[in-house]
Amino acid sequence: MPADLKDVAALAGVSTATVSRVLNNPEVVTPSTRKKTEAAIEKSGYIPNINAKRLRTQKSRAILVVVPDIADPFCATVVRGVENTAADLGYVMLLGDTQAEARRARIYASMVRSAHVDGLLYLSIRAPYELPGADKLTRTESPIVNICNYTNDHFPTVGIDNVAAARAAVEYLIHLGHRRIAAIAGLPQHPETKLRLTGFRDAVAAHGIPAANAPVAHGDFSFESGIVACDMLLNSVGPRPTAIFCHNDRMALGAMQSLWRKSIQVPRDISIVSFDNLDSVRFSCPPLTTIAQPMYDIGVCAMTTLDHVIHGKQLISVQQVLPVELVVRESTAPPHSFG
Amino acid sequence: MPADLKDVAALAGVSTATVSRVLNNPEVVTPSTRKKTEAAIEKSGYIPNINAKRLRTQKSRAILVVVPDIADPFCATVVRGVENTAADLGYVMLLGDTQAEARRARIYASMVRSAHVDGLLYLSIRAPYELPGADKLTRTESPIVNICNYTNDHFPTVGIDNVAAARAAVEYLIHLGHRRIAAIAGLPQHPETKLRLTGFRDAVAAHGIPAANAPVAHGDFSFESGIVACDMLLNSVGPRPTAIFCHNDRMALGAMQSLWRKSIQVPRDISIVSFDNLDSVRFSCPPLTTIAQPMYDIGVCAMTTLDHVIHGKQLISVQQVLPVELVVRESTAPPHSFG
DNA sequence: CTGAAAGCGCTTACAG
DNA sequence: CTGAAAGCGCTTACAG
Repeated sequence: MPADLKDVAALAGVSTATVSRVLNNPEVVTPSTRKKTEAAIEKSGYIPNINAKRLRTQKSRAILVVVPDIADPFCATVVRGVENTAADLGYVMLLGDTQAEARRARIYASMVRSAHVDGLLYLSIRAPYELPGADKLTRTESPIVNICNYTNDHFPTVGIDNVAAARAAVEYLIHLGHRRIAAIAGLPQHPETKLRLTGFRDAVAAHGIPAANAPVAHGDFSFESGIVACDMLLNSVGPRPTAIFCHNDRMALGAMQSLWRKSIQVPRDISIVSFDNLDSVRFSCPPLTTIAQPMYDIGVCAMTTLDHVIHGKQLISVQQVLPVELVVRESTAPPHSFG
Repeated sequence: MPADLKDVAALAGVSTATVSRVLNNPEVVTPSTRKKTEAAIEKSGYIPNINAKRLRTQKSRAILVVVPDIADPFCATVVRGVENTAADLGYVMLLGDTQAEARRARIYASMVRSAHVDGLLYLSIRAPYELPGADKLTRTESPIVNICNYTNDHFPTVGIDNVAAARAAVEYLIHLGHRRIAAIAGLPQHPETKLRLTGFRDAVAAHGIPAANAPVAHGDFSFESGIVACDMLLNSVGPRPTAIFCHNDRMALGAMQSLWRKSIQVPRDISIVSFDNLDSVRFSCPPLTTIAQPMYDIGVCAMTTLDHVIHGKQLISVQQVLPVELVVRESTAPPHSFG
């Protein structure tokens, strides 16, 4: 049976109120009282009962982060940023993995209303775009921060500028000399797909490349779908593209494997530029050129924002846009006929 | 202000005790009372205050999993298994990422003693091998389950048989005809390294391969160290090995990139067999042959075991060994001179 | 089957 | 600066 406040108080010869003050507001108690109380705390091996504390203060000092799949490296890195920041801010982090099931997401959403957690971070990437039950949560009552997908203005969001990022990736290809650039896009209905496709088309149009020379194949963000989409692009009529812009790294890796099986060399025959900059992308042969999303920073920023919301601070902006970076590695080169 | 038990009781015209029973033990209350109480619960939008409940019952229904790095795919997949199982068993999962810092691990370890959580899962892979402060925790008092590293018999462990797994990987190479087999091992002091090296040497010795034909280079489990170790092996005197056994996938990927830069073909010139079966290993060119660790199942099993421990059930065995599988892909073939 | 009451372990006005 | 006391919102013997 661990010692409680009363035990410590008895041991120190003070009241429980004093012990509590020594623990939480040491500056208000006389040094001498403080000293003997601290000794008693130490001696008894006292550990506060967190549940009593929370019940009393009505604060949980816990936050919940809901992700579609913790085994996804993107999610995992964001979560790492959240966790590290949460720990620094004195929060404990609960993790809810929905496996993209709305039922599960709903369960987690309800936790924010049961004094279970002080706030919620919702990572909607490649998953249901809206937090189920969000309609029951009001922005002022429920501290919630959205990660990645800006869906409405109920809650603050932290993410990137997908249009500009995609445009930058494609413009890099164009500056290299490519004039036949295909895209392997994500699921058509997905917000990120639409945005990245807009950036792709903007860049292509701005440089006078006809739409016929900028074909698009859709995948579902998976490795396998990258293989299929790449094959499709290769088999279509007309001249082969000299470069492919992929909406995420997994599909890019799929495309590269497809090319490798056909002995089409990257970047000599086809250049590839991708999106995300997962850790594993340095490991491919050749290493991938890709748009680096600041995954860790997104987690940090989301947690910091949530802390602000929890404390009722005024937010400077509801949408926070973090910078991306084009990381040039070895999957891109000028087109062969030019090289 | 959300409704509390008292509000519901007033609304239903019953006592708070009855509302509590309807919530937790519906079968003990008369159907008619139950019905009107349920209506009141529904109408008021009542949500139980979890902290009060926990304080009262002295149970948190929460478990904590401590990992060295959530962004590591191995960790992330184990955590996914834990999370899914925890949710099914009615637990909420807290996640502690120690970033391999003992200080942080200590903080998390203390949580198990503060009624914060009902139990703790400690994943020690590639990190400090002992839970700091474990000496203060007794097996009977603190529900703790160790994942992967069997370090002592204070706490139950779930993991794999590293010796047998390594032996199987190397024997596969031998059966393919290889007689010069190198190893890229992990950090020398690491328990897993020692075990996998034992398996390697067992297999090699059992088939009469002289130690000189089975050189070992150590890395630190990272991609970069795999490159370095591979270069070292390639530069040593004597005939080049025809196959390499890597202690984990990341180092194998590093070795493969090193080979690719030198235009040494896998598996034609050198076969590679690895360990872990991370998701990304299907994406390499060629896809890697590797020992598949049941990462997800390890998480499931650990959580199930922890639940047993929490409920004071007798464990059948303190060490649970889960089966591994050799997944043959395209990085292995008979040695060239034989093929 | 149901209710009145105690109590889980804290924190924090309120007095002094 | 310190203590006595109330109360956070539940659950659960104990009576009836």
